[in-house]
Amino acid sequence: MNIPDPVPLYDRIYAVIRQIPPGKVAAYGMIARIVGRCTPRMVGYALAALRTGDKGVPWQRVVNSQGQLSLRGPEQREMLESEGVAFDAQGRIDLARFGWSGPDDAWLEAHGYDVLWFMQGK
DNA sequence: CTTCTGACGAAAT
DNA sequence: CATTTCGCCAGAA
Repeated sequence: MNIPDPVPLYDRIYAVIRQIPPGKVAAYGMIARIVGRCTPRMVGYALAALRTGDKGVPWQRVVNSQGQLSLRGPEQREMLESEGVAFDAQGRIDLARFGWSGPDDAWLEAHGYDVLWFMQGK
């Protein structure tokens, strides 16, 4: 189970990204897993379709699975550093330290997710 | 209606 | 470590 269809996929993706707290980052694949019926690629598409500042989506907190930034690199890095996220010598983020662990139970419940289902991974 | 084109990721080779 | 393959949304032309 996950969010039912009246809500467009992109909006569901944005809703999840808005849950990432300042100072944390999440990988595309993780967003996709939380959203459900979604692939990492779709998350990239959704963000590409976004304009800076649109819908209050903190796009800078979405990085690839290796903790690296993509296209808007410099600007994104600056925004993250001002939130307290650190980069190593190779420009990567230590996901063990700054990786987001997912939305809290209250949010999942409020959006119609089965928390147990989410914890189990699928 | 069709075609094109993007902020990705995991597994196989 | 480098490449390839597939997954299959949404807006513009």
